[in-house]
Amino acid sequence: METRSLVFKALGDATRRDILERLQQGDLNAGEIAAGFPIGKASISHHLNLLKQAGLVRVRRQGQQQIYSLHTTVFREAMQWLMSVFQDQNPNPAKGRAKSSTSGQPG
Amino acid sequence: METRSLVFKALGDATRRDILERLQQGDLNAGEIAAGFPIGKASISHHLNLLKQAGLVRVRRQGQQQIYSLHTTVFREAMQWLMSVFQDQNPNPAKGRAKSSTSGQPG
DNA sequence: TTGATAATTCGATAAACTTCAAAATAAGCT
DNA sequence: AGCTTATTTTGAAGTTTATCGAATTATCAA
Repeated sequence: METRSLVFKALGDATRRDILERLQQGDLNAGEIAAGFPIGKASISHHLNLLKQAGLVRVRRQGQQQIYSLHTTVFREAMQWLMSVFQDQNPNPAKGRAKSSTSGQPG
Repeated sequence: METRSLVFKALGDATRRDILERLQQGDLNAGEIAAGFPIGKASISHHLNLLKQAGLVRVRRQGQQQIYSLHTTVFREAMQWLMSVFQDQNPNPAKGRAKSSTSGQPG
């Protein structure tokens, strides 16, 4: 699947977002991450794999442990897409008009 | 489900992202949206419903037509969460360090 | 009311997702 | 080699998702 779908899908799960938030505080190994959740290690490993596939985290081995850290490249790409789609959109637009309005803002 | 999960899940599908991109060009009714995709109207209606539930689009009726437009409120919220998680993350970090270092940044 | 058009909802199906327990892999220790 | 710890992979169950065609709802025009 395309990276962009993988990224947003990964972000669509509360457990995975929690994992990212914890990694924001500092790198953690798989066991430390799993310890913070009520679900099993196997499930966490699965979530970590999805985050990795999406490019949102990186892993490096340190002895017996896999150390996870945030990675920002695809995140930036996703942000840019969001900006491009929602740019120039007025959060409180005039109602009752359809199609593109030719009248601009009062200036 | 929480809004944030709904938003990212909604964005995790390529068809729905395409719909948002088209709406960026200007408001469209359901038929116009469906006409641009190889899948059926029922499926598009389903996708539009998810986008609506997520708060990414709004609908208004105009005669027999339902007119969809982008809505930015939850989008901004999602952006802020992304920023908060990925802030201060170096896209090209030093390697080989684990755990949270007790030594802070110089300053 | 009847007929036409626009869009959604319903019922079904196949694929994908989340989770678990158990088995397998990897690294370190003796 | 054997034993322990850390993590992933596998196989299965239950849930959610994407899609379709058919039926339904809503609006407009006579």
